[in-house]
Amino acid sequence: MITIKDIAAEAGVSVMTVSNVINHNHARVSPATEQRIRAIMEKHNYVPNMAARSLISKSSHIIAVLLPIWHASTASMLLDPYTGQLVGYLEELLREKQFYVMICSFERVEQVLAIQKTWQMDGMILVMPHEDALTRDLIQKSQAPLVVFDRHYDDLQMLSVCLDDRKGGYSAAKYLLEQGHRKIGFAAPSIYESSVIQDRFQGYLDALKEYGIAERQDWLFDNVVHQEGGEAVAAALAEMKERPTAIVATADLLACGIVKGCQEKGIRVPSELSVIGFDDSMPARLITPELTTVGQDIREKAATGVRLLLQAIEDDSFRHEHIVLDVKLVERQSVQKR
Amino acid sequence: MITIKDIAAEAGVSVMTVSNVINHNHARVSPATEQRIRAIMEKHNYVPNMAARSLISKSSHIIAVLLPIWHASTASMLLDPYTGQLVGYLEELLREKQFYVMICSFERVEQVLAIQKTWQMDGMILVMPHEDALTRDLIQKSQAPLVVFDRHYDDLQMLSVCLDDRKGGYSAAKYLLEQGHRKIGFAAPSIYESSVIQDRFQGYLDALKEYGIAERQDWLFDNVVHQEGGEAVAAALAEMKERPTAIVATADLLACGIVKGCQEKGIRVPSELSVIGFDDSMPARLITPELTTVGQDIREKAATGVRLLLQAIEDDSFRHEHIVLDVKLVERQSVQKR
DNA sequence: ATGATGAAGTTGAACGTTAAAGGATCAGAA
DNA sequence: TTCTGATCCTTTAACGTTCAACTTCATCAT
Repeated sequence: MITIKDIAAEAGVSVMTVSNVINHNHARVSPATEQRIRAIMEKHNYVPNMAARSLISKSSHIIAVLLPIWHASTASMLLDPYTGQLVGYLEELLREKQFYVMICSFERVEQVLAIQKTWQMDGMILVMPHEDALTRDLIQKSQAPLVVFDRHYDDLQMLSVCLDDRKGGYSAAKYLLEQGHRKIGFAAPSIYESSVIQDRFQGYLDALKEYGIAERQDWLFDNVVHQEGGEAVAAALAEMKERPTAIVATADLLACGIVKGCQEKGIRVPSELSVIGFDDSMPARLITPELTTVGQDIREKAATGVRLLLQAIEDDSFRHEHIVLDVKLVERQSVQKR
Repeated sequence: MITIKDIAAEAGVSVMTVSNVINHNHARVSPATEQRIRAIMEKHNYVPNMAARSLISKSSHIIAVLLPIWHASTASMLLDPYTGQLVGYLEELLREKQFYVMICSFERVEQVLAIQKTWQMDGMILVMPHEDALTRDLIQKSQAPLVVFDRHYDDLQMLSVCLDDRKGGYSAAKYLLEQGHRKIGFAAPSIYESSVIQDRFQGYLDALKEYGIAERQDWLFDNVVHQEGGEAVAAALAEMKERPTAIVATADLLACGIVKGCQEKGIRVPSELSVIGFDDSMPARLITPELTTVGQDIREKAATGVRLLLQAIEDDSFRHEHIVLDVKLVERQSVQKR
């Protein structure tokens, strides 16, 4: 293995001078020397040893992307198209900034803290948080800067990137109302646990209220996740005496499951049931009819998260910022006028 | 920050004794001392510093998951459901074995080699390889053990986990033939570049030959990727005077694109066109009709790859193994008898 | 001539861990 | 008694890099 010492020896300078070249301390080394050293480094394909670097600098340039293990589903969250896409963008953007990305699935906060400490992580990003208690605990105990996607707690100092979920829920329901629907259901993984879902639900209620429509408990589908959850919703709908004419689902995959389940049960979409999803991720354009959905710009979301994280890494006092990104209804074919 | 020194001081032993406890050198430390030290480590939530460890041991316990950047598509390969699922499983399995997973998108081999060297990676895993030249180069130049998924070169020493692709192509076509189809097309990203696709194509040809059917060039769709590629195929089909009655696609997403495109162009699936996909990944069950596809067990694939990699890390002489996993046709609704 | 300033380097210690070899203690055999 | 071997622990040096402090030498104003 070729080290900074070898480079220094060949260039006839001290290791410190080489180190200064590596770290772009232009003030400390003359252009001529720098040229010479760079040439030698290139010749030997020299790259600095990150272990030695992080040992002394106490920072590894590693960012952990934290993937909570959802007990509802057996597979990794990376299977989820939204998550996969988000993580892909994060990696891409962080690499540009010379950071390395470690993916870490976890169940307990202590695991995360141990990994953070053992690697001296520069920062962490939490995607797809599930349990509030766990997430809050993590936010409070994390030593390194932590950016949380899709969740925010007013009473905590935290860096978060969310959507305007209330508006999202509102515009979904409002759109259906404008299309003449008056019987509108709502399907979500856990209405009363996550603030994101609560906000979307609240937005949905806002719209109903605006039209003077009362909430119908039997058209609220709680604890439904992924495609299977959607299919379960469809099965329940098929059994109902009085069905809603439209339904808002808080995730595309869930919405697709509803569409799929309905098609199997002989409920026609959109003529008998209109469906709106959330995210505008890959599945939305995959099915027929294409899914009308509350869209978000995942790349912008990733970029915003990275921006917050890098700022927090640079500036110790930057530990509190709540970014709300806009959503936009994407009209496709899963909704029909009434 | 609490270090091994602090633990040693509190326990009244030398750092080496603590190190031996950490590394389970039971022979070198008495049970009583070990107990005492463990208790102190626990109390302080001590975790060893990986930078210091890998600096001296020349191994970081990091595995790189390499994600080539496909120029055909703008987004990260993690968006692809098969890739996301595979990477999710890999992370899960490697974590169990106390390895850390770094994801690295890359365009050039040198980038990979630099990252490998700078972190002293213990091993690497290449998923979704695209260009043969690049992949071959990587295999030959990699210093650390490298496991390659879905690609194999007979003339190279390499660790690979593939499917029985020829059988896959064969069973897809054979199944269609058995259902009475005689006009069968084939769609793939690049028939003549990747060995995987070549094998699937060969299997397809084998089946045709068995039935004495000649290959029809105009029913071969090359350079079609993802959903958009499939839609392009459908568009081309719509323009044809004489259409095939069935088509084999080398990826689910591609197949779904064909189904979707056909539905838009008014070609009914499966009655006018039967479609078979590959992988049995998430999209297959998402669309209506559900996709008949050549299925693989992604979890088993991940586990096999991890097994090879760990064996290669343990045993320097283990650098050549080609595992072929079986495939199984999953009958769903996108194929109809003729 | 003197001293101040700054540019371009050097030196030595430190980061937290492990490998290799060495030392103390003691039981049991010669 | 002395030697042997085992058990348990310690010492020293190293891994590759950076930080802080120091040196050297040339320039330039006084």
